[in-house]
Parts: sequence; structure tokens; C-alpha cells
Amino acid sequence: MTLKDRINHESLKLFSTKGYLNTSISDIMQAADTSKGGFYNHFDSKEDLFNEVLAIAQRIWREKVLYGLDDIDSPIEKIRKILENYRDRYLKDDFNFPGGCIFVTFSVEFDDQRPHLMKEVAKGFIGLKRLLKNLLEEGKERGELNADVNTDRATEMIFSGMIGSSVLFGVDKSSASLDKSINSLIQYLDGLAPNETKAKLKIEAEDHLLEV
Amino acid sequence: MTLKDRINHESLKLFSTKGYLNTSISDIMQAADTSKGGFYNHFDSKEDLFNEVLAIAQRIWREKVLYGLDDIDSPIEKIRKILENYRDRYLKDDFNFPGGCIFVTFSVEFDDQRPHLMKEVAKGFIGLKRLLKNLLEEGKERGELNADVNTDRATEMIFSGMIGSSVLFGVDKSSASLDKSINSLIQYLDGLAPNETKAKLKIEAEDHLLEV
DNA sequence: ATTTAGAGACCGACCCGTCGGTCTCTAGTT
DNA sequence: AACTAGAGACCGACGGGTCGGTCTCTAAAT
Repeated sequence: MTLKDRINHESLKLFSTKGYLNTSISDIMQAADTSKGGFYNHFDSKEDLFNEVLAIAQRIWREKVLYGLDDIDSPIEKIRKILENYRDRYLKDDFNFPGGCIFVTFSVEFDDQRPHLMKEVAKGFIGLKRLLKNLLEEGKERGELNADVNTDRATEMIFSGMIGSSVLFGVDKSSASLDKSINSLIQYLDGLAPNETKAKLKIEAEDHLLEV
Repeated sequence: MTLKDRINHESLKLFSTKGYLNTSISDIMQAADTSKGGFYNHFDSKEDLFNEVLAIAQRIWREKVLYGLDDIDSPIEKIRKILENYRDRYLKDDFNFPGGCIFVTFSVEFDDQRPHLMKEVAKGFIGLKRLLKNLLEEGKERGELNADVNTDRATEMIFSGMIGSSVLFGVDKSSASLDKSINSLIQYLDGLAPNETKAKLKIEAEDHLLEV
């Protein structure tokens, strides 16, 4: 592993835990076991490093979260897979992101003070949201969702649920509670399916008949 | 308005936009139009200021988000009111929190580097979650929720949805998109109600009969 | 009513440490 | 001998915090 790779990887970890602004070059030097000279030999500036690390983080995110999606045909099952990947392969990835979702960290520290950096980070959010929306719409077209499901609202629920879950995982660092919140999203997704809804519907209709 | 109040209020605003660690005493001095001496005459340290500001933020949060709850009997309607307050009275409160939810900002910057400060912030999250859970359970007991609703999961959905919404509001600062994400949560809440579910159920049952 | 003493609000120069970044030098490779 | 990766001394700006001092306001003394 070259020094540059080491700096990139250690920066990724530090940024995910401390954020960009609160990570100093000294922190990075120490973690990567190098010096000012070693650092500035490979990077023009801290912001230069940031851009490289962001690109790496996005690449890893894609690898982790979109893993195995091509093997799945159903758009709704793809979303389930995304949620599972997000939970198990991305947020719990202590090797790359010991501090939790790096994009959430970035967005919170950049939103009001580093607009030009924020822009790059926001692109990722927009991409994820669009992906979810497209999959939900395709799922609905294919009849995998109940006809009365509003895909816009479902997108909002899953998307903000994912972001919220990762913030809360950052707070308590508990795998168990991360599982709970992501599993709730998966259950929510299941609840949008027409067959289950209809099964539930039948049972309740019967109950209702018994009651009346 | 005394200098101390001014410092507290300006700090509240600055912390909500820039976070605690990235707000300097100089920033605060400038915003409150005072000097080092003026500042340290009222506060022992930056952390001392933080504790005071946190208490103020929590008080405002309660005032804003729990506003009008006592006039409502139904626990589920209370949750609806909380969501509406959270959307209109809290997150859009530019006077106190121009940078969005201050607790999210704090939690993201503290989670891995200021555990003792994190603890205080986390208490608020725990309190909100418990409040939601209690209301949902009470709502279910009263028959305001469908019998098959899992209150634990519903709590997770609403709670992480609220947190996620405020992060995303911080990113795009768009009232319209905040409305969309909070309204989706309200619609979700409505979907847990037994009457609506049964009405929907009936209609769909009829449709199903027609199809078969 | 006037004087005056003291409390404390407020100012800003200053301290030391750390920040991001530059520069020179060394040691190893080719 | 030429080149280069890396080391670390160094720079000015800025961080949180201190300190000597001024100004104002109140309350007791006259």
C-alpha cells in the first residue's frame, strides 16, 4: 500500500468520525504515519485531499450499497437489497467508515459554510433518492405495489428513514438499534405490496364480518 | 436585551448553522457585537456557553414542538400535531435555528469526539422517541390504530423520518421539500388508523370481488 | 443634592498552542 | 550525477483563554 493510499484511507476514516473541518492535517499525518512533506508531496491542499476522498467514498458507497442488484429482477426486491446492503455492508463497515455515514457528516458541517463542497455531497443524495423513486415507480408499473401506493410519499419515507437511521446509528453506535430502524423500513416496504395487503385485507374483512 | 442574552441568542444561531466546534469565540463576539472581555465576563469557557445554549435550545424545542398538545385528547392527533409543529414551528424557525435542527448538528459533530457533550444531546433524542412510542401505544390501546400495527416499528419510522427530514432540510433549505417529507410522515400516520384502513379495505374488497 | 467609593460590565492587547501551507534538506533509487 | 519521496523546521493566521485597565451605574456618606 503506497503512502498516498494510506493517506486517503486514513483520511476517509478520520473524516467519517471527526468530519472534514475538524480533522487536521496533523491528525492525518499521525494516522498515516508520515510528515508534512509526505502529505504535500501527494496533495496540493486539504481541499484537494477532500475531493479525492469524496470520490473514493462515493465509489465504496456504490460498491457496498448497490452490491448484487444486477442479479435481482424485481425493482421492489432491489430496494430491499439496497436497504439490507445499507445496513450490513455500508453503515456497519467499520474498516472504511468507523464514524458512520460520511455523507451525513459532510452535509451537516457543509450546509451553511462550505456551499461549494456541499454541492458535490448533495449530488449523491439526489442520486439515491432518484434511484429509489425510479425503482418504486417501476415496481408499481409492474404491479408489485398496491395500486393506491403513492410512490412519491413512499420515496420520502424510505429516503428520510435511511438518512435518519444513519444519524441515529452515529449517536448510539448500536448495531441492534440500526437493525431495528432499517428493518422497520423493510417492513414498511413489504406493507406496500399488493398481495400481502390483500391477504391482510381478507383476514380483516372476515374478522369484520364476524364482528358485525 | 442584555449582552448575555444577546450572546446566547447569537450563539444559538451560529451553533445551528456552523456547529459548536466550528464556531469561534470571535464569530460570537462579532455577531453579538462585543469583545473578549464582554464574553468572558458572562461565561467561564466556551463549553460553559455550550451548556447554557443547549438548555435554551431544548426549552425552545419543547415550546415549539409540544405547543398546543394539552388541548388535544387523542394520542394519535397529538403525534400529528407534533409533526406539524416540528415542520412549521421548529424547523422553519429561522429566528432561532437558521441552520436547521441544532441537535442533529450537535450529534453529528460530537458522536465520536465529544462523548460528554454527546450524552446531553442524546437525552433529547431518547425523550422524543419515548414520547412517540408512548403516544402510539396509548393510541393503539384506545383503538385509534389498527390492531395489527406494530407500535415499535411505527415509532422507528416516525422518529427516523423526523431526523432524516431535518438533515435533508439542512441540505436543500427548501420549505417545499420539508413539507413533502413531513407530510409523508403524517400520511403514514393516517395509514395506521383502523377506520381508514377498513374503508380502504372495503373498497378494495369490492374491487376484488368484481375482478374475480 | 452632591460627592464619592466600589462593583462589575465591557474593552482589546496579549499569551500560547494549533491550523493549513511552504521550503529546504536528506537519503535512497536509478 | 540526477531525480524524487519523504522529513521536519518554519511561516503567518487564527484558535481559546487571560489580564490590566476604563467606564458606568448604584448606593452610602455628607
